[in-house]
Amino acid sequence: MMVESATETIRTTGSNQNGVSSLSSQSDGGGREGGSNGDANGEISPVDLLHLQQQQALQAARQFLLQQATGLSSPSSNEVKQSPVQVPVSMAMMTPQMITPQQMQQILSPPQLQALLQQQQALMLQQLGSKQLAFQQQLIQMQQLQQQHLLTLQRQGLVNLQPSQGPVAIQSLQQDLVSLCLWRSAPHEEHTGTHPLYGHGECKWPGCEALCDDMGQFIKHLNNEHALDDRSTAQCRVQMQVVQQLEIQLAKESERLQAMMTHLHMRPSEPKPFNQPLNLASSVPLLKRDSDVYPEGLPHPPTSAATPITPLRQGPSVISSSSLHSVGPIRRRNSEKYCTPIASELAQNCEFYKNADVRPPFTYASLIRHAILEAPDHQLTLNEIYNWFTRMFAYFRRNTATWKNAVRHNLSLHKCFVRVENVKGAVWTVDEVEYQKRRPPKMTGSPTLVKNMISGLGFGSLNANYQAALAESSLSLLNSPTLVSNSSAASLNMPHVGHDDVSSTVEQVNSNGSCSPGLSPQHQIHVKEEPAELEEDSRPVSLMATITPTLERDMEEDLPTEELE
DNA sequence: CGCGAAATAAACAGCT
DNA sequence: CAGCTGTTTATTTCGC
Repeated sequence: MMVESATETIRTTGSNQNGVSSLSSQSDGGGREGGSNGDANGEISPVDLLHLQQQQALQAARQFLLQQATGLSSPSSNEVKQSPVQVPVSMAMMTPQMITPQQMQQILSPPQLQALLQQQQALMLQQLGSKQLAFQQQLIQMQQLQQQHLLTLQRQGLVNLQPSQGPVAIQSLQQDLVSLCLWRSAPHEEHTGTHPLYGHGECKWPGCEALCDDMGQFIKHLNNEHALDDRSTAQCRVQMQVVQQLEIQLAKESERLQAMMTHLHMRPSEPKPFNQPLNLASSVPLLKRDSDVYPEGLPHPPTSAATPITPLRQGPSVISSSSLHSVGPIRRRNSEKYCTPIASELAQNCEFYKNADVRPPFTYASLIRHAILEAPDHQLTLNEIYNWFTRMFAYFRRNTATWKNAVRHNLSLHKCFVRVENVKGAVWTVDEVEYQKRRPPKMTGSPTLVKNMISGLGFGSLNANYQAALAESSLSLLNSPTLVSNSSAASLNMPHVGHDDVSSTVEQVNSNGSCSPGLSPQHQIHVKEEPAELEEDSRPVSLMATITPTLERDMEEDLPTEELE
């Protein structure tokens, strides 16, 4: 009941479920998950920021109007000529309608909103610093905006230049327009019978929606209702801000994509992401020119459960081939092998998996374990595990019956998952020792690899391999603001890669000590019999003890770092 | 080809 | 009674 409702919420409200503002709505079961929410930490939500910014924009616009009224009302052609178009003013006119914060949330994916949040914070700081300067620019931009609007209308032969607007340097405006058209793909609007602010019989001016039967009526309406006044300029200003933010976002994501692709090209063994069925096509024109993707390149609203979404200019930075063609019902996992550490892979591709409907190349067991260890007190209810899956992976936002069954199956089947009952119900914890026993890192277990490591690779790569295996086998708190409450829990949960010499003692302590203090008394710890479990005392796992003290020290030092990921 | 691990499906019991 | 939770069994798929 709760599960389904929570899942439904996630599915229907899509993007804003994923980690930014409305996470709280899905944190149930005693609010265990609430601790990792941004809101709880006093962070400002993107929505708040947008509100703030809009207010700021309105204020700035009013100031501008005030100044304009005292002598700047007719912009001189010089000003227009000298001012390079640095800000995409045209978008204020081209964008079909005002983007409200709510809409913004729908348009932007959670990770993008997060990025936006950061950018806005940075921007606002900048603005505070150089408000005067910025204001002057805004003033100029506003004038350009007005003039351009007029020009547009004039070209359509629909209005005449109003004398009150003063002389307009058509030529320079045209130049500006050209440059704007380079920046954005919008020149066609001029010649078509449509107007970017007019569609479906209504005015698309932000917050207007006035019905207009035809273009003529719309133009009349535009001139009457959206003339140069306080309100219109304020709205323009806000729109500019919105576009600016999107621009910054776009640039940043572009840059990231570029870096990612560059990085991937350097790995000849790995396939190029865009050769794969995965839809990264939208990122290709991005590299060429922004103008071609905008506004089509805008992130789409969250998809329904039925439609896999495309990664939003993001892709796994270390995406493996398995990740790529594991779209769909293919049920293979291979990250469990060797050197694909779930922690680092997840950390690096977290945003990707959140948005792309790609099957994560991890086993259910490793995912469950990761989810549990990510929790502040290293325990989760079943429902919370479900929520983690849906939150972290777009893939798990559909076929819920299937994977939830698999999760339950795994929880029951594997000895490493320990069900602990407390007063509030049952939670699941991870017995790290059992986990390591169940699936010993192939690196330490494989004679071939061990031999290669020792003989060939040198210490650096050995250490790298070892870290990779460690990352896989160690817990990491991905995106978790709350770190492990006690370092002892970490060390307890972190046996030295399946060292059997310590496992017994650790296990003993672990079963009692892995839960954070202050929890309600636990009972009914059911001990499972792992199928075909081997007590491999003779397994060459004591490699660690035999290599070098340095390595061991490295490992121990690395563990907490891994934790912080 | 056999084996093991994992995924998937499904039956079932207990509980709320 | 429905739905969730947890357990268990069977089957399939895949990599080695």
